[in-house]
Amino acid sequence: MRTRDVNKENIIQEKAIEMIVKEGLDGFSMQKLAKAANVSPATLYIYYKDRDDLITQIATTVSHRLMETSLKGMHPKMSFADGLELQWKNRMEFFFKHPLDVEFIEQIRYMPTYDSVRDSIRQNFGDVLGRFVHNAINRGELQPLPFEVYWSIAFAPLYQLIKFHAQGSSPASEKFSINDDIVNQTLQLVIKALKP
Amino acid sequence: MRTRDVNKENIIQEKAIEMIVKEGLDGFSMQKLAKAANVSPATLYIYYKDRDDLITQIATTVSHRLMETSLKGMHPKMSFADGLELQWKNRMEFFFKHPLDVEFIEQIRYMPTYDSVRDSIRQNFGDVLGRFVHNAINRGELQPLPFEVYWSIAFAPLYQLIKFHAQGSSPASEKFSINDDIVNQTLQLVIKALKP
DNA sequence: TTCATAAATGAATGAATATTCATTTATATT
DNA sequence: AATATAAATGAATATTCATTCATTTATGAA
Repeated sequence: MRTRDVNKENIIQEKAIEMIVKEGLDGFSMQKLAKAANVSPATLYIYYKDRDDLITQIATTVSHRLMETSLKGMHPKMSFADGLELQWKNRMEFFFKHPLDVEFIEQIRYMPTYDSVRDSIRQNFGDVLGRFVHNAINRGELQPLPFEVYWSIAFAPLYQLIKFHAQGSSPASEKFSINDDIVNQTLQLVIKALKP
Repeated sequence: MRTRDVNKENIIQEKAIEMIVKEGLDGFSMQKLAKAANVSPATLYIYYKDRDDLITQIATTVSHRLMETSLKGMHPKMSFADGLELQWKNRMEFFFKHPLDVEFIEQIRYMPTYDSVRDSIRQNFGDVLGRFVHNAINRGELQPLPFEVYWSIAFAPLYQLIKFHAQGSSPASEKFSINDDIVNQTLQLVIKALKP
């Protein structure tokens, strides 16, 4: 039998992300994607059940890549400050290497479509993070907090920084630059906030 | 001459927000909106130049309403803790009164479409907030921080809490409840982080 | 080389899309 | 009451959309 062209699959993913970041999910269509990827529209339906499945599958793939990078070098027994800093650093590294991927995720993160992606992340990576937090609390390095409070303080600021950066292209707004200083300064404030 | 039906304009806005929250910008169309608002599609083009203008205009209106509520009772000379708490409370009040409006804004907040809305907010409300922050720094109640760092710590956590709440309907995920306790606890951590 | 099979295609379908336009309707002014 | 004017309309247009299908193509196994 004829073999699947792996390269073709990658191009489809890449172009889809590019298009969605540039024009939004709104202006994204299967035919435009097919043209951009030099592929017949019908080919897309070999790889993906339908439009929705295409978006969900790509989002899941990218999210998993992001989470894997984010947890690189993490041990559940690390000190809280070290572990949080490592996660921030890892996420920033991913962001600088794959800015489009991150913008793509941020774009669909608040849509109904993303629900299943979130569940998949929780299933695959929830354990390590849960143990890390648990240990930090036991050692008195982290306040015991409801999950929502913890996450809102620990990661929402990082994502806000990333968004500032992504919005830097707006014409009338001043440009924001995310550099290591900005990120570190914010991280230190976050660690300070979470210390018991 | 025939007078414009103000009620009609409100219904159009309301239905548009409802539809976009429920189906996303993606599944939103002028014809569906016209039907939902009991109006001819052509009527929409009396009020709005085109689809994009409709979305931008409604987003601007809602954002301004949110900002006005958020600044209710604010004096630039307030203590930082009081001022920040007031803004959080005001925003939460708006959120509980108009949850759809907030979800609508969150939905388009990260799209290219929103750039002009952001600029309009800055033009109309940037001054009061700027003076408030300036005074707080002068009195030593707030660290002098780059704007990105300040905003990431001061407000990103609140918006994350709101998003958690909005996502509570996801079937496989646990439900999150935002109550006053959660919000207050987070706010106290934020104030602690920002204190010199 | 032959065969079986999944990959890949291009063209086609019907539904839905944004927008326009000639016409009608309501009202404020005269 | 008559008029002028902007609001409001419904039908129409051309375009774009997601998806399908009969057909062709490439390749691993025989």
